[in-house]
Amino acid sequence: MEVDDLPVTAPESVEAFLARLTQISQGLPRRLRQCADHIAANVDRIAVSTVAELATGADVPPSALMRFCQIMGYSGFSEMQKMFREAYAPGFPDYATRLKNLKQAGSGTASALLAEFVDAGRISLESLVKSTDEAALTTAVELLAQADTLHVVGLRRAFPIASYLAYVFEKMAVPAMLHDSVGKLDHRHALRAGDAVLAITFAPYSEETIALAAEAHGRGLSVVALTDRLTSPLARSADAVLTVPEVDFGAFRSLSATLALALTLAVAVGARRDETA
Amino acid sequence: MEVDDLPVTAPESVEAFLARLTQISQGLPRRLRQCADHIAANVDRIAVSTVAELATGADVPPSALMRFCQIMGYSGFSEMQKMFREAYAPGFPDYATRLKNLKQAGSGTASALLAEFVDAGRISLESLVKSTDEAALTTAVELLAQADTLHVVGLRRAFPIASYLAYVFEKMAVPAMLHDSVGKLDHRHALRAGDAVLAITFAPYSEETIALAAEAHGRGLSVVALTDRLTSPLARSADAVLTVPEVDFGAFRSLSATLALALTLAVAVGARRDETA
DNA sequence: GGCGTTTTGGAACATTTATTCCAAAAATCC
DNA sequence: GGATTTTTGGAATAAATGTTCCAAAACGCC
Repeated sequence: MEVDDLPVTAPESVEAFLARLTQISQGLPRRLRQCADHIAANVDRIAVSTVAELATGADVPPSALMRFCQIMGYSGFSEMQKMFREAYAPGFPDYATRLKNLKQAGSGTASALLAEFVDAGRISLESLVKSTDEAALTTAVELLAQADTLHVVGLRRAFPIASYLAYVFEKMAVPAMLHDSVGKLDHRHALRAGDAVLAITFAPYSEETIALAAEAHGRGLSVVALTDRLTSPLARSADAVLTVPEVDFGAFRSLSATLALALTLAVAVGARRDETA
Repeated sequence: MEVDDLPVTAPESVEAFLARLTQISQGLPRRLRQCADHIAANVDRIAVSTVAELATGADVPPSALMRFCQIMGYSGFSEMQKMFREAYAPGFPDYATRLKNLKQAGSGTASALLAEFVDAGRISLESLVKSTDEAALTTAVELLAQADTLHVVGLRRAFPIASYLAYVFEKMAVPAMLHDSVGKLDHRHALRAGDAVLAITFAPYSEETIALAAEAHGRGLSVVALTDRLTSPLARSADAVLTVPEVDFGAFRSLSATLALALTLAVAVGARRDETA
């Protein structure tokens, strides 16, 4: 069989790959057919396998598999694998590019800026949907629903979230207290047995929030953390950690995803409390 | 840092991995912390990345990443990657599929709620771009950029927006004052000639906000309104009216679009002030 | 500010993995 | 059944990737 039977361009998507696979699969000699079959049955493992592994699985020598890749239109296995690795790529973590876009837009009109922020928000929301830890979310709802008074704490950039949560809890008649640092007052003595803390902070993490969470944790209260990464210092003292993959531009974080998650939490807690009341 | 701080057994599941990650992540030196953060934020890419790629992403040399793997309890990167490759479930489905799955999780569950809020947010963002009055936005930026001190007022559900604006203005060194009603104090005497008011309110409109806007307007200050409809009572005393078509889900609005518009306004004003300074 | 300790970067090295090539085997055709 | 073409396997080679190690820098502690 000639490698260049057709004017070949390498498939650039999983769909195109599959299409070409079915197109060529009849009329293939024995060993190559074995490759095709095994690959077809294990498309989702291509990204994480080596030539040797796939070849063994297909019960052919590595060289046969190489030939197969070439027949598919790629220069070799590496090129083919690259396509699969990129195809499963998550939507956004192209941090650098986005930042550049925003900077360029910053010098433009307000409308251009708006478009950027809207886009950042949309991407954050999509990525939130893809990455939410459902188990952690359920645990968090459960913990907060069982508690007496909820203590919501979040300062600086997290304060808008905290204040919205306080507002929503109030609307739903869930006893909640918003901890701010007005007058540098410290409200930690307000924590009582049976209460729970909902702490929100993002890098650079604010001391006060972490301290309050730690205090509560030390005293045996439930602590739910809403933060940006699992490695956040908040994770230390939390019984449930919810992370939000927000696209972050220094001070200019869109907060869309964070708000959506916070709101979900609040409403779910409210509903859960009604059920069990 | 010693590699064998603890009697280490290499995590054999993604959960165990994440648990250990949070356990060790504080008290890590700078480079290793960078590794931890980047890894935590890209867990789903470990299976399909090389040491070099991950190291570049974390902005550390490859050797630092190797050390990180060892601290996590593995003999090296290969062993760690092996675990992820075995656990590899072919990437999350795309956004649309995942969203559908979440919704089907059953109404009432937190996941289903999340899907709804995300959806509401996305729709709001989309319609924001379509419906924004560019002229009004430009005027608003102009007015706020020329003013001395900015007075940001927004209560109840608008308060999160107002507080975030105050935060962003502060970060950009734009003189701004957040009007809350702590202690029922009224700050209207803080308004001085040359200042401008940025008032935010949604139905049901809050008296205080409208009153402050009216007062400012009466005294000849510029007033920018961020509200839900052109017929809002705020419109009467405003020199520029920005409206946000936010979609509600249940009784609560996601605020995504409102935040995006607010952020745009703030950043545009900050940039404009720098230019003309 | 010197001294021991920890952390870091990168070059050298080792290992794994991909790829090529060609002679042997099988298939096809006359 | 022999000549010609296609297919195959594996050994040899090339490329890439992972890993170690050590000197230099940074840090923390008297």
